[in-house]
Amino acid sequence: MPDGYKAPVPTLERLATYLTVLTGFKSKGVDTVSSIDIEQHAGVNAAQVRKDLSLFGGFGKTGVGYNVTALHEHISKILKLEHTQRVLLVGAGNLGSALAGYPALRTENFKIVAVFDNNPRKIGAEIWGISIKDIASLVDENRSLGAKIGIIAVPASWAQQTAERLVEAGVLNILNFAPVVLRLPEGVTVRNVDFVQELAVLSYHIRSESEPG
Amino acid sequence: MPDGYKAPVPTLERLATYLTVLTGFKSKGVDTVSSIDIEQHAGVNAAQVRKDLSLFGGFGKTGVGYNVTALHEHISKILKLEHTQRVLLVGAGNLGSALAGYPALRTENFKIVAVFDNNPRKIGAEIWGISIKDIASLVDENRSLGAKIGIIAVPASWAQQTAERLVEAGVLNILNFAPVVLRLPEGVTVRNVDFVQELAVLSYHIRSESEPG
DNA sequence: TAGATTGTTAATCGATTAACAATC
DNA sequence: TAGATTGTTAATCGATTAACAATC
Repeated sequence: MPDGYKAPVPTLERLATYLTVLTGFKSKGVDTVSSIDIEQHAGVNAAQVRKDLSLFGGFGKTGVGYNVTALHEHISKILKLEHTQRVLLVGAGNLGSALAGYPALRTENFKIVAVFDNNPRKIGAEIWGISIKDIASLVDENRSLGAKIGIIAVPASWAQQTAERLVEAGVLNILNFAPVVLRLPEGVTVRNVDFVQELAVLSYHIRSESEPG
Repeated sequence: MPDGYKAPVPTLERLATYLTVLTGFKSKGVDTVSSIDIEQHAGVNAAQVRKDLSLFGGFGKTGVGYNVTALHEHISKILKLEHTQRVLLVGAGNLGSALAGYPALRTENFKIVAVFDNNPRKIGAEIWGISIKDIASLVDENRSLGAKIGIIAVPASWAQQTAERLVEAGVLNILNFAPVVLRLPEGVTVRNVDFVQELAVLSYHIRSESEPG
């Protein structure tokens, strides 16, 4: 891994999946797995698994496989998840509230450290033990919080300015739930989650009754 | 488009984005757009836009561009969204409730026609005007509803059996929010949305203070 | 007509998979 | 040792981008 090396995004997505799968193996007390075991649980071709892992170093033992605990640790480090990762959440509506209370985040070492909204009736209230703050205070608040990841769960029409404020606060990694293409400076990483898009792709695949399997 | 032709998934994902963008153009009263206009709003290379669209037919006019309304209609038809698409939602927890009330679904012609849960304290209650039904009745209920798309918003440990029940009910297109790889028969289309995975990919991209832009 | 922009072909790029020597 | 499985190279596959003739 040379200095500025960035792994392919598909590889990173799979690494995250391997991590979840390894957490499962750990809790079952399994201590060694082969790439084929991972294939079975992660739904990823065994050759692909080995290729992905070998990009970051030889974590396995020829003829034996991978040590579950060690591999879990290695991947955690690659994804910078060996320590808790602080996250800002903007938008305390239905979706934002659901995300704030999503238990899997905590399990995988993410922690939502602040929730912001611009609705005066929400500011000051609490969700899941976190008090909702005014969006206007976001930049200021993050000076002490130092979060590097932000989630946008605001209406589409507010997403762009929310993103800009996050960037201003030094949050250069953004998970965007609004169906809008954000225009942000170089060096900002954005991942979009678009429910409508997902359903649309499924809709395309609907077969009429007469179609063969 | 030959009979059993299936477009590449990346193309379908982009088509859904074009649809959203075109809805925007329509509401602004724009009536013609070029592939470069779409590039600017959808964040997709203009050549890619033309390639995607030409897979389904020549919707544009050389030297002129694409008629907004006509293109919107064409894409709607391709994605089977020209009429309302019925959707079953399983899981009436925080995430499920947020999805049930998600306004963009309605805008883009999706309608959640039933919500299921296995918690006796929830069954019979209502969310967003839809009454929550027992999961045990899913197959039976869908005989009259005839939905072809289902959303899984249950805990990971319930996801597999939920998926199997959906398939039994003839719902072969599944949007899965549980961080589990579903094992289902051939011919079932699954799309996974994994918040933790998304955040993990972002986490990888975090730069340390000293790193150059 | 001159300018603009499509649809499509060809070139490039990148990701996935298969195969196998190395080796535990 | 014999069997298993890695790490890696080479082959395949597919997706993206550039370029341009056709043409409105």
